[in-house]
Amino acid sequence: MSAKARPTYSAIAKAAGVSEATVSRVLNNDERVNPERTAAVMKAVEELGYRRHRAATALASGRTGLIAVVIDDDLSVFSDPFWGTVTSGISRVLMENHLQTVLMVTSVNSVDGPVAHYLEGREVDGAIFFQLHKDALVRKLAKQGLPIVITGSPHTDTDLYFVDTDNFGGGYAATKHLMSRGCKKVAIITGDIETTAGHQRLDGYNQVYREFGRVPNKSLIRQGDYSYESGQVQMEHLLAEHPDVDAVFACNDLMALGAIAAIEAAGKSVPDDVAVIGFDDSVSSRTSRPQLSTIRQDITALGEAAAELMIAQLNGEPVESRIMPVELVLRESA
Amino acid sequence: MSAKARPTYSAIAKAAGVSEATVSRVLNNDERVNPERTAAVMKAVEELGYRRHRAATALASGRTGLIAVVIDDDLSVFSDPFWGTVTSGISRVLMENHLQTVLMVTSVNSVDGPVAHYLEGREVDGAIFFQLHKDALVRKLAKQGLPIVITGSPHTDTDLYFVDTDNFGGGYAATKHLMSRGCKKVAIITGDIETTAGHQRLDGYNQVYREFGRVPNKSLIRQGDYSYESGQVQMEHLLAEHPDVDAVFACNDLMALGAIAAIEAAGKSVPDDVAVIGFDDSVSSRTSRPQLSTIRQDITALGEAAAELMIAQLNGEPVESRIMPVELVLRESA
DNA sequence: CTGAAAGCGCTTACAG
DNA sequence: CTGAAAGCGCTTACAG
Repeated sequence: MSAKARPTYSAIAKAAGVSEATVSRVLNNDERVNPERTAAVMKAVEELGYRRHRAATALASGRTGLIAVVIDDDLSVFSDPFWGTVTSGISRVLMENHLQTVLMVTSVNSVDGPVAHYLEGREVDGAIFFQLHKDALVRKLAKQGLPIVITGSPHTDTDLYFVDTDNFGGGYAATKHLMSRGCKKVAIITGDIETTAGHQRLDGYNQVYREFGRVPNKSLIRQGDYSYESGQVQMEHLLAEHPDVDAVFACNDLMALGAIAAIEAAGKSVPDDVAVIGFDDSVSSRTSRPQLSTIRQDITALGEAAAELMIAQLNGEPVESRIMPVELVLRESA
Repeated sequence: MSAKARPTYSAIAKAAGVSEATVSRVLNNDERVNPERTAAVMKAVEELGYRRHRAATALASGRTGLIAVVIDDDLSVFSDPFWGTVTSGISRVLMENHLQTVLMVTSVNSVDGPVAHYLEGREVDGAIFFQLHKDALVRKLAKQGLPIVITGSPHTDTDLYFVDTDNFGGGYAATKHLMSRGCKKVAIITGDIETTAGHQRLDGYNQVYREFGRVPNKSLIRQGDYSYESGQVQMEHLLAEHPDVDAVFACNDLMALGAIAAIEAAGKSVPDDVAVIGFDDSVSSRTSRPQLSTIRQDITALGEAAAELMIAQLNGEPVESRIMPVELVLRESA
């Protein structure tokens, strides 16, 4: 009940009859310490309810125990549960490894903004970035020796470590299913094909055509921007140009829902006249009518993998970028 | 280009011709320092590209510059964009005030778990909690003097500071609209009424009945659990018991969508036979057909307010809990 | 395997 | 208004 000051090494050293250096060694798992002394220290730690003072450790050792998760303002953080899910996966794994997650939601474009300063100031032991539009800052930091992991794929060929969803595989699986169920004219509504993810989903689509010995008509490939409205608009264009289009792979669920609205507005039915597949397995895909067939990714696992890559780097272990598998979820729309 | 060691007070003191104590005073905005010396220090700071070492500051001052945002695992973090949005609002305001956000996603139930230890260890300057099921831990921490803000309402009467959505006002506005448009038999599908938010929305509903000089039939009040399925099931019950029910206020959008599915499955139409209003203004509310009328809250503003309350506490300024306004958004379903 | 000692980079009474 | 000095609580060569 009494509010005594928290114990420091000094108190433990005294209680255990050893030096502070030995206390430090025990607490940092230095193997060389005599077992009996180790036991004595552990006992004192237990009895006194000792807790490490992170700032002191950080100052003396140079390690902060903090990992930054940097999220670009531009991402649709405000309506997309994706990043929250990834972040919770990251946070969980980091915590298990006694690391804390420092969240930075800002504009990451600047190589010289507050985020850059913060990260260059070594206030964290590493940084996990989310899908980037530009990677100048990341390269700069990596060059300075800051351990980095990217969630999503880097733009250019690079030796940066990353974890990403199998976007190609998702595009492939969706398109393959549509072709296999007998659709002859399969269109695609892409997302932002400037991003790696957007591009790779399109590549998967093209690959299926290739395997069927066909080449998709260019006007079957429409570019959207991941919004409901763009799905709707692009689908209207498709129906106008190709009255016989019988399937569409929309590169996210929101566009797929927009496409369905356009198809039904045109007096056609899903999936009988036009089959539709989305991407994300969002909540809406389950609540829409017809329920949406879609590509599911394990988003939590993506975050966990990102954290694992970071921890491996910190430990100097071998690190390898990872592509996380996706799964085709068939519901009513295809 | 050369990788010189980062400058410390020592270098600045030398360059500016003052003591390290003076450097510290200038950097901490101590007003007593002679203007010329202040200028000299600022110049040296600028030229040398000085950046504060947070761990050293933390060790010497006791302030870490870190604020924890603690999110209970139990919250449906994995599908609800709500908390991500709140968090980004918090993070933005904290950053502007040179504070960093430490994210902790864990089970918060235990008064003695890792989170408790971390927060008791004073590794952060304050903690912002999200809607809690139990608040024993929070009370304990507050008693120890840790600045605390709760996002959502505390369970019991208390002097804890909090920010919350006007849940009562939202329930009131939704129900009032339904009554005013002529509906005679307005039902409600509640969320978890163990939580303050769930309870307050129901209170708003009851208040409207009261103002109309009526008392709602108890069987018009059905308890859901915020899931699509529960909305569907409870609506089926309502339609069975009350074939003439002509409106329903569902306490979130997901349940509202479930209710609409049940209404249409019963061969009735929305809003002509049964009007429906949800709560959240989620993405689904715009993409559903009919589009959902709902209660919108400014979630980002909620997060910003939470951060502001925290900052006021840290600065020793007067603090007052806040209720954030909501807005009725009318679309097609009511 | 272990301890004494210096040091990490700041802050803050204290004395002037 | 300012400086010298002690101190925050750890870690880590160094010497033994």
